[in-house]
Formats: sequence, structure tokens, C-alpha cells
Amino acid sequence: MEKHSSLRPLQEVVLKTEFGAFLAGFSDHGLARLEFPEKKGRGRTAGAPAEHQVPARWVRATEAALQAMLNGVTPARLPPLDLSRGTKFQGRVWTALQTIPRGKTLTYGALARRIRSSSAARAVGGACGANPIPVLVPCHRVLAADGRLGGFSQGLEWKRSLLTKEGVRWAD
DNA sequence: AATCGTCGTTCTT
DNA sequence: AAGAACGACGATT
Repeated sequence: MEKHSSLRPLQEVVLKTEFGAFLAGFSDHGLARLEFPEKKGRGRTAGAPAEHQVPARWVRATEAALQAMLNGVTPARLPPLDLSRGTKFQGRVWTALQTIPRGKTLTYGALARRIRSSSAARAVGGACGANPIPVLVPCHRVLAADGRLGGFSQGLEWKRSLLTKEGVRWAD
């Protein structure tokens, strides 16, 4: 068995969507990272040299799931997710995030309580920001306690867009 | 609106 | 190996 796949580089695959080209990073265990489209123009033309080393169904599942999520629809199924690359605490947060259903939200504080770290709301925010698979691991469903959006590492526009498509309303 | 408590992570010694 | 600094926070004043 591999001693620690953490250092091994991920196999990168470009995912073209109607919202731009995302970059998926796969480990031996599944999807480990998802990068958003580059800001201006400059699409991802990457040669994806190692694409053939990634199971085709993982790629297909990722594409389909991403496509669904970007349209506010719950994916029928997800590719295997490899969330093993974070700290223990981050792992708990990322796991908890996956239990928030479409159309629902939690506050950072509520999420903290859910993982039994009731006073760690702020740290939870940090872990959300470190979420390696945004969108599929729905960190956009976490709002601030005052009903406002809170932050989003990929830019608040994405958070607004995703939540709107999921029918969620928030405070300005 | 300003301040302070809290806690995991990251940067500095 | 500590300690300081830093946030996608929250409660208080």
C-alpha cells in the first residue's frame, strides 16, 4: 500500500462546462480537487496528459455532477471524493457539509455545533474556505448568523449564483 | 460600528 | 517548538 498519497501530484482533467472550464484533480481514491475557471478569457486548454489514467466513469460522473450542481440540481450521483488531504478538523467540516441538502442552509455556528465544536464557528469558516472540492462539497450552503452571505473563496458571485439556482434567499 | 472572545491554521521566530 | 498573527464567525455593547 502507498505510504501516503498526499504528496503525489493529482491527475488533472479539464472539465468544460457552460460556465467555463474547470480543472479536476484526481488521486487514486477519487476526486480530490476542483478548480474554478480562470477569471478573464484565458480558458483551460491544458493538454490533460494523464487523463487516460483516470477511470473514465470518474470523469463522467464528475462532469455530470458539476453540470447538475451548476444548474441548481442535485446530482444523481457523485464520483468518489477524496477528502483525505486535510486536517482532522477540516475533514469533519467537509463531511458535515455534504449533509446539507439542496435548498437548505446552515450558519457557520450551526455547522460548528453539528461537529461538536460549538465555539469554533470562525475556524469552521476557515475550513470551508479550504474546501478542496467547492460546489460538489456544498460549502456555498453555509451562511453567516445574521442571514447574510458570509464569504466564498471563489468569489461571492458564484455563491450568489448557486444559492439563487437552489432557491435560497439571504439577507443583504 | 466597534470590540472582544474563540479556535484551527499558517507564518514567524 | 513555541508564539504571534490571521480569518468565509458570533455575541455584546
